Amino acid sequence: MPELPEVETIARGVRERVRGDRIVQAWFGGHREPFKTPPLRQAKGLVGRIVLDVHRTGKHIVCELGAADGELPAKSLRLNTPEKMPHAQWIVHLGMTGRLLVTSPDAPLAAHTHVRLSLASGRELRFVDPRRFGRLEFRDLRRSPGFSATGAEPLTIGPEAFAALFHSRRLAIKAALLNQTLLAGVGNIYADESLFHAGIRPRRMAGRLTRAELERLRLALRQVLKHAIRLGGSSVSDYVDADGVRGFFQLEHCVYQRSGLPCRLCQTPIRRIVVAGRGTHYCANCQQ
DNA sequence: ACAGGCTCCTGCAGGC
DNA sequence: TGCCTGCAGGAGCCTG
Repeated sequence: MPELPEVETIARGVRERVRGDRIVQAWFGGHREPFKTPPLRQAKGLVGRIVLDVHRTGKHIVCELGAADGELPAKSLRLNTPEKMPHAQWIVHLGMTGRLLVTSPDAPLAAHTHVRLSLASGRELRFVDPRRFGRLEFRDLRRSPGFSATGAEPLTIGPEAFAALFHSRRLAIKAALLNQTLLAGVGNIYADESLFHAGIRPRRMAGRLTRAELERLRLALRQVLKHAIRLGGSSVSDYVDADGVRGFFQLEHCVYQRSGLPCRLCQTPIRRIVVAGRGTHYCANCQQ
């Protein structure tokens, strides 16, 4: 499932391939899901716009779009700047099984392809999502504010702010890590992996963790996420990057989906429990 | 404020 | 071999 490192990898790949390109045609499949904005409104909003940038916020991929043809007031044309100003955003959340691919137009169409955007370069940007847990949203920045995740960025948050997130919270630390309004981008894999590297049991009450433990967790989380980004993410289920290439971080997982296998540090069999409704993996010896 | 349950959806694994 | 069942899970919602 795509979490922060996977979404970051995809956003980088898509940016590399479509930045500066123009959307000339949009096709949306018939399903009502997985659209947050009605498909027709998205298609109408997207066509004619230039992709100025693509970046990640939490688990969301944000495409910054320039003005569409004929949308510019004559005055701003003379200033020669409006093309550089984002006028709209296309926000993609991949859910569990979503994929955003840059392909040639004649590449075989994957099952469950919900969106095809034809680009002026001849390429296509495709959104594929078998389980349809993904969400697509179009924002006209003249009418609504730009997208921002509710939670903090785990890669840049400092010690004070990180500790404050969990202060006096009476829920399992694992559940708190998954809460996107606290931290944006952490999902099941990296919650389990960072708790392992910090030596903290997933069921520990968030508000009862010591300052030292929280700092270990912050650093472990940051290290795990950065390492996973370097390796192109974790390919569990059917995750691939914008070119359809798998990541390699799944080979470095210490606990996630390793229940029954020996801990890489102490050989104790990894345990699997359920916390906040999610499969949770930990080493009973290394995590106290 | 938080837990727990349910919903969405499909692919896959296990049982028989 | 093939069918059936159950499970996985991000996020949003509802109820307790």
